[in-house]
Amino acid sequence: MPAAAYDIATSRTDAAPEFSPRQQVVLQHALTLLVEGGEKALTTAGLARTASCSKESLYKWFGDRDGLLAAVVAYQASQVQFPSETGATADAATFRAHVTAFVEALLGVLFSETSLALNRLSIGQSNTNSNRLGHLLLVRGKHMISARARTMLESGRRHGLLKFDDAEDAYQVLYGLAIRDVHIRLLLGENASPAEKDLASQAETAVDRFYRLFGA
Amino acid sequence: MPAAAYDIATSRTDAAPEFSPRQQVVLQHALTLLVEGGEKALTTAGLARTASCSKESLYKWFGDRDGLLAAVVAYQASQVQFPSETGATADAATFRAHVTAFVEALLGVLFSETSLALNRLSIGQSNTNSNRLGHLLLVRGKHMISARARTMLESGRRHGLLKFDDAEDAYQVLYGLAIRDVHIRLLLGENASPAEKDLASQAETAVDRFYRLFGA
DNA sequence: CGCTCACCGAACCGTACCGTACGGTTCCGT
DNA sequence: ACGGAACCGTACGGTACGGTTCGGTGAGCG
Repeated sequence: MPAAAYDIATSRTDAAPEFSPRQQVVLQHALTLLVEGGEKALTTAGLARTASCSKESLYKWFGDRDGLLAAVVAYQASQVQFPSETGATADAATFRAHVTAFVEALLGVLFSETSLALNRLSIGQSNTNSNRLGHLLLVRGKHMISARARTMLESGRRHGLLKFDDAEDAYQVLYGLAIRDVHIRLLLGENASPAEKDLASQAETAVDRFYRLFGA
Repeated sequence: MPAAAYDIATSRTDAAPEFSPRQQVVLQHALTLLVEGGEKALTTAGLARTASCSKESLYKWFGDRDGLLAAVVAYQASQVQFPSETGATADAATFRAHVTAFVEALLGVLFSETSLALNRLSIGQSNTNSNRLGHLLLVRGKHMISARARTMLESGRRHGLLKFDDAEDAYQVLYGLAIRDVHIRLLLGENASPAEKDLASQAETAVDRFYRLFGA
């Protein structure tokens, strides 16, 4: 019973390194396998072969296969970074531009192949083993983004640029206007249309509609 | 090479029976297993035991395991029915009520455990075997609903109740306003909040916002 | 030099499950 | 009553994969 198994309970979201460089290389290989062929393609033997490491090391580092999957999710979540929002509420125009940039970044993340692969993985396992992966993805991914967005929107409200009662509700509307059903369609394997690949204009129109609903 | 394997290419969407009563019972059992324990819980031996049939019959009817999964998706898709829309544009109020009812029905379907289980199944398999299930779910499920919604919205536009350029675009906004990120969160295993379970009021506010964007 | 430690590569085991085969049974048409 | 078709229950082969164990190797260090 190795103690190195990746555990949600003892992992802090602000832990910086969390994985050694060697382990990060292996996790990157795992991510590549996952993006290419889905969960079935990520076998311990296959990963050991691809990453030129031994299965023994995999089990030493991650405990078991579930620990490996959780580590992949945590690793990728730690890689995602959103632009800073310093001085974003200088005036109405820059704030709106900042909101648009946030939405575009959100679209870029959610529609990326790596994010889609990890979402597929977590969803596929969401009703098997007490739902570790889905929970991990939500806590380390969606909830972080949601919190970030709420503070941004509330900042806009404080400066009299937006008007709403519940920041969470407003964020969800912004999310819905931007994502629509594209996310689920991509998850199901459909290819994005050319218009849907133009993230900038997609974000633009979403923010435009958002302001028509929540603009002050 | 049995000829009874379920095949997408030869299946028509308007085929009424498509499965014998006995097969439908078996498929219902398969659906129950899927809802309870995910894809892992749906084994041929387990289904044969649960449904009191022989594995030989399963393979005779559905060809192989993939054919069985495809049949489950097709079966459930055929079960979903939306309310009729006869005389829905009599006046502004009834049309709006009809749109609200449509949204509520949409929420009811998408948030049901069976729909979630099938979406999880299709998504989990979306990058393995040429993506049969995801494609099937999209064609038999989402695209049908989308077409239905578009005709409804265009009917409203013809009667001067709505204003938009692209019906597909308008429908996607309506979808986004209603679903937001609840669907993906449920797929990931999070439980719906009490407010999110109140489908009627959720539909109400979504339609309200939709009218503020596209109302004539 | 010799010790330790981390690691690699490979062989191995147990298990789970798909797909098939076969004997026995029920049901239906003639 | 009879024959065949459909079906049930079960047992079995083949395979893929998770997890374990073991011998070998090279780097760092006293």
